[in-house]
Amino acid sequence: MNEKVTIDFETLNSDLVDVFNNVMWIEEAALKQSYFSDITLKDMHTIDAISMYSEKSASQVAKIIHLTPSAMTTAIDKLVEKGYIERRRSNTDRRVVRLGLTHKGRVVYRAHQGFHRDLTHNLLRDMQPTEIEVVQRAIHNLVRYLANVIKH
Amino acid sequence: MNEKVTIDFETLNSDLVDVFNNVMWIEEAALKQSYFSDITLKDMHTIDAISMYSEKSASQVAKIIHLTPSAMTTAIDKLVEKGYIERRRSNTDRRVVRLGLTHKGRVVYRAHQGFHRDLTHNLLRDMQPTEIEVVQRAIHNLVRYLANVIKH
DNA sequence: ATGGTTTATTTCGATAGTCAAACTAAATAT
DNA sequence: ATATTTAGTTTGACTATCGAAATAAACCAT
Repeated sequence: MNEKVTIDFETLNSDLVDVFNNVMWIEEAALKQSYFSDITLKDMHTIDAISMYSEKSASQVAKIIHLTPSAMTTAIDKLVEKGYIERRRSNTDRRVVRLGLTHKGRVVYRAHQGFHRDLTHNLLRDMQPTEIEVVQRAIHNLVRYLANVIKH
Repeated sequence: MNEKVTIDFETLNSDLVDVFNNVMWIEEAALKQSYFSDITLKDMHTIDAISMYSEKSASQVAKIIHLTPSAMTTAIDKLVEKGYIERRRSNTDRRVVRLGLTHKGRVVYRAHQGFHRDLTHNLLRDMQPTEIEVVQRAIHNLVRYLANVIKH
């Protein structure tokens, strides 16, 4: 005898809306309560885009987080002043600014990664290996769909 | 013989991060290209919080979208001026402002719901009923986890 | 009923984030 | 050499947000 399977699109939809509407805010609030209360979630995303070992240029980072170059400049100024990131002029092309995380920057970066890992762990709570595979497939569907939306 | 099931936590995690980082921005960009280019995503969330049949007060809406009362007032001003929402003073308590969507407001509200429905449909692309049930469970895990984080 | 307190919203002043346009400096092409 | 392109910065205007003070209505205890 089969278990009854309830498919409730509306519930799932509203759960999903709920997650999207709340994640950002929770992330922001968590940050404010933490040891790193001097940066906003947007700052965090800048740090995240620079990431650990990359040495990306200012304009590359700007593109990733969808900021204009001018806004990027002031965002960098602020994070440099607070000691999270470093500006290094490239040796090979002295127009470009290479960005790197300071020690402090690497610490928040890892903390933030921890937050996301918690999210993933909780998404998978009480799931069997085969079920985990299903969830992975679903999320990856979403990634591809969004990637598709981006290129018109 | 079993299919090999690959469990790759890191891939799922980075997919999830990808989704969170991009959804908001895509939503914002979609709005800007649409017929309703005169409102931002935050405005959209205000409209969403007011929603169809509720008649919520200004402070209730402020709480939902995590805005201070003063910021709420100016947000409402703007949306009233643009013709998306209406201010109605309550009859039973003349201090409270009841908010409602205008016709135009209801139109964007439905369009926005459509966006979220597309997201949900794409999350579930090519899923069997039993698999859909798994995805529902996973997302609901996340909702509960986030709800839990909110209350400390 | 009246005075004091609480509640809901608004107004005001200050601050921060954003963009577009103009600008500087460096690299590349003609 | 000179012009063009590219990377980043500066500037000025605009918008969103907050906190504090103001307003106004409702509630409550006498």
